[in-house]
Amino acid sequence: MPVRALSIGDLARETGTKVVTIRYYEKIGLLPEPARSPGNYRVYSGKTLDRLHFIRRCRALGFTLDQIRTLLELSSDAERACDEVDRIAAVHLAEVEGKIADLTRLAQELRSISTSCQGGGTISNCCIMEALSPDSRTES
Amino acid sequence: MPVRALSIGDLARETGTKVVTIRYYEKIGLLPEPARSPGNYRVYSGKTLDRLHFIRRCRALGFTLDQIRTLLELSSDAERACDEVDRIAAVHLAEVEGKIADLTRLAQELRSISTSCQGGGTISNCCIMEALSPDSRTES
DNA sequence: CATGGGGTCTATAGTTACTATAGGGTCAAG
DNA sequence: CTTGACCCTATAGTAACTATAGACCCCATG
Repeated sequence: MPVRALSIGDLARETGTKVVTIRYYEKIGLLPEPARSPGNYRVYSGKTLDRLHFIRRCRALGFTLDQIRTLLELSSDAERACDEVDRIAAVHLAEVEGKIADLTRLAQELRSISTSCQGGGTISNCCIMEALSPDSRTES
Repeated sequence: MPVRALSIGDLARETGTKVVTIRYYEKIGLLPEPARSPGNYRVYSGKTLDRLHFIRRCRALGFTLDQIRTLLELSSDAERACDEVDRIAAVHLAEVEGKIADLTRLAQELRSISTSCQGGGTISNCCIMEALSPDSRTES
């Protein structure tokens, strides 16, 4: 069975990635330089499609391109222990949980600021502006 | 009472901002160009200190520099209705809540991926790698 | 055969909010 | 008079793209 020949547009459509992004991934070495058609168009195989699918899935889960690069390197060595994969996932999960905690605190504070100001005033007596101005000393 | 003369380092210390960041804020027009000392050092007043305090507090709450720019413009007009301040804060809160929801979903998925893979294996049978590969068709 | 539209090519610059670096000047203390 | 802390400008780098310009390729229709 012949290998499917895919254009960059095909890859883009099938993975929901923009064409420019695919070229960007190539430039930074996440995707291999593909073969070219007579007219100098990029021609991809199903393998590259899979690789791109993997990258996009990881991105959707919030992994950085650097983490993905490492995961891809690891994935090429089937015999290697998967400790490091575990570790990368765990570190990432911890980061995500940290961000959630930060944002939750922040939303709390924003809510308390917002609800204190119920409409209709002017800037000079706006509770939000006041809340945003950190204890400005009233003397000059 | 004479206006306090502050160096850029003073501002940095009092607001927990890096010196380079203060210069950056000046370059993009968030802070005014200050007076200069005979030796060409920046000399600030307490007013600029307050302004920087405001900026940093907003940044800590996750407002973008563009939002902060708008808030600062609004704040100079004491008579203006504070509707737009309300709106900016509300939009920002909604964004933060959206991010929390996204990250929460993401953490959920990462946790379910991680716990499925309990140590010891190799890449070839690593559940995490499997979970990250989006339904790769098993035929080539 | 010409032309029009859609896809593709390269290369460069812009985005956000900074951070880092190089290479130098200023100032007060010892 | 030299040392060290502070300050100056200007440029480039960071993450992960996005946007733009100006050109080429390919296919179908008139």
